[in-house]
Amino acid sequence: MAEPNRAPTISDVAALAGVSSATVSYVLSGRRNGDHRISEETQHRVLHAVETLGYVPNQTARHLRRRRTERVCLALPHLGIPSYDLLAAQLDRAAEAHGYTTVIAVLGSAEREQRVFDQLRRGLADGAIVVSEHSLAHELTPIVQAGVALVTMSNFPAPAGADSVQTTEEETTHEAICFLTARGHRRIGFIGDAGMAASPWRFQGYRRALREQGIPDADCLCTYYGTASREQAYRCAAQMLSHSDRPTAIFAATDLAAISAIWAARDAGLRIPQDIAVIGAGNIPEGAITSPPLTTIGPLKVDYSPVFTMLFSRLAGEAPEAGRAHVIPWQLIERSSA
Amino acid sequence: MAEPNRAPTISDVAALAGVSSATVSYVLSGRRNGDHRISEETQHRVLHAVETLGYVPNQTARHLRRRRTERVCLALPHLGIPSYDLLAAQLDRAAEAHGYTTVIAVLGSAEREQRVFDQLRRGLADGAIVVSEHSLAHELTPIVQAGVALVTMSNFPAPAGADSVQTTEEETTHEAICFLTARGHRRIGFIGDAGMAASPWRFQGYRRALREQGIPDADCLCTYYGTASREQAYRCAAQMLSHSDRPTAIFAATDLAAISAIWAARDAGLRIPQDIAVIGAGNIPEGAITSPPLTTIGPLKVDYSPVFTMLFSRLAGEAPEAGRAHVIPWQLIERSSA
DNA sequence: TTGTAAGCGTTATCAC
DNA sequence: GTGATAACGCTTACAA
Repeated sequence: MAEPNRAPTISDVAALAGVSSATVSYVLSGRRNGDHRISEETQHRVLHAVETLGYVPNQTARHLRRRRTERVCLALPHLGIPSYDLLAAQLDRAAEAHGYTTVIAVLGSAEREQRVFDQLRRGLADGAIVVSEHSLAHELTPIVQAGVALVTMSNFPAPAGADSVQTTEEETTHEAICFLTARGHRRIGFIGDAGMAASPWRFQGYRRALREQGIPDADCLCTYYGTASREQAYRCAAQMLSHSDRPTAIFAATDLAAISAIWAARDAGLRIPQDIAVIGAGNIPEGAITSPPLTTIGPLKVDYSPVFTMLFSRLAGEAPEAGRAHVIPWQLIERSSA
Repeated sequence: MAEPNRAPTISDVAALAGVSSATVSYVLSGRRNGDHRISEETQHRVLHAVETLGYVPNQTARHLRRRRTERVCLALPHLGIPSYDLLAAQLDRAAEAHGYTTVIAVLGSAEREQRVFDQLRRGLADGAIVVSEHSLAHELTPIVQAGVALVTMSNFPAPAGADSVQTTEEETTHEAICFLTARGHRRIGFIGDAGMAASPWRFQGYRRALREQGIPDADCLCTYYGTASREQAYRCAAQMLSHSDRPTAIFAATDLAAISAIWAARDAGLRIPQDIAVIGAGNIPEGAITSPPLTTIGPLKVDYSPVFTMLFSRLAGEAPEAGRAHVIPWQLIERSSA
């Protein structure tokens, strides 16, 4: 007791063990190989001192000295998006395997986004995966210049020196809409995100398909926007379906919204897909248990390992100066809701 | 161009501006008050140098020197739980107001949990909110001892020196079950989390109520466990409802599971609440849009500010040595599903 | 096999 | 008003 009130440092350990701080450092970092073999006995003394003092190395000092934080950051637009939750879990595992810790930062609003980017530039982590659906090349450039290994998950171009992961979602949305028009649908609603956080490419694919089919350009009766939350999407869909000239099909920019639309339709006494066809996007597992099962677009199997490979190879300095790009193919996954 | 390849430091700025690094530091940290007034002209020179060099202060060095990271960490059992998403968003705002950055860490499995706690002990953040539903006092003690300001959100006891936020969920679950038995229900199912991540107290309240009513102790036909995912909970409920001696009411340990149960019931052609009553827990907004609206237990309005007050007052050194406790009262929120 | 000592990039305490 | 100059706690050549 009567502690000096301050956490013990490596010198305290060294003093107690009667060795130099270098020796303590060697013992603790397990430098048994190479030219630094510490005798068994010294090791014991050091370890004992560590134990009695309750010493735990100060990461900040280590990071300063080694000039790296051994952390990676996952920057997400929001929480509560199933695919990103999965991404986070997978990243955590991959990072661990590479000796990194994962932290998650929520971008949220524009200001918060700036704050997160600022942190990143100032050394919050050695590398980052930034998920976003608006153009960020400009904001991200300083981060790359600060030497942070960066991978963006976005169909917008990545800043120079960063890798990028893209999807074919624009094309696949187009395909999904054509699937609907081929079945005679002419009034096709679109439910997207108010902030377009998840939907710009999907909206574009939707519009392009309609235009190509000569269908009046996304008239306002057909296109509604809600936010990413289930409640809002539900209300959105319910309102859309209550109109006298309601659409015969709905394309929702996220599966969450599509599922909400299914409920709204069921609650309105509409049959799916006879009265209203629904297609979602993202291919989340939950789509398999809706009634009817959700037709959607998305990656067939969700495996983000190529993303991690990019990140960690870049962290290892094995990445080309110029950014690489990886494309995750999406496809129409036909179940019964359309 | 021809950059020295390494990020500019404060000395580079000082050199370019023809001042000392101390001056740069003063200018940058805006020490206009007290005894450190820097002349307008010097300020301009410094700022200009900062600009041309693209200097950004190294946080790690700052943290080492100031002996704090100016970060708080939110440790969550999983992602994808609506209430925690909200907690995260609120914390982010509160932290910003106090000059802290927020990082989120996912506890997940036992090993990952240990790794996160280790990081915390080694200085990942100055303070942390740890959300968990198993007993952690033992694992958290070293973190407190390392000087981290800690608030646990758990009905299990917090380690000495940490604050704790609890709920009345055990009692309120008890109340919910009594609500059901008062309406004549004798076969009441329970859908909980496989890992009991969210449900030990709720399960306990459920059991206690049954026992008190002299209802045969949670026989296995009535009690099923799934994980926190909607799909699993759906299957769980569907299976429970397919039995010939199916329950007449279901208490789900989370609203997510309760909502899945509602679907499962509807898909099975059962009327709610006539054929099967459903009560959830958590009071997530989505419960308002189910058909029928979900009867649930939970906090009436979700405002975590008392939690943040505890955290930041502790960070400011204004907290009592001994831990404080805050109780969030839960109540039965009667809608139409039971 | 172990010790010495020079940093890593800041901030803060003194002087001047 | 501004500048030297110690720390902060650790890692790692290089010596011994």
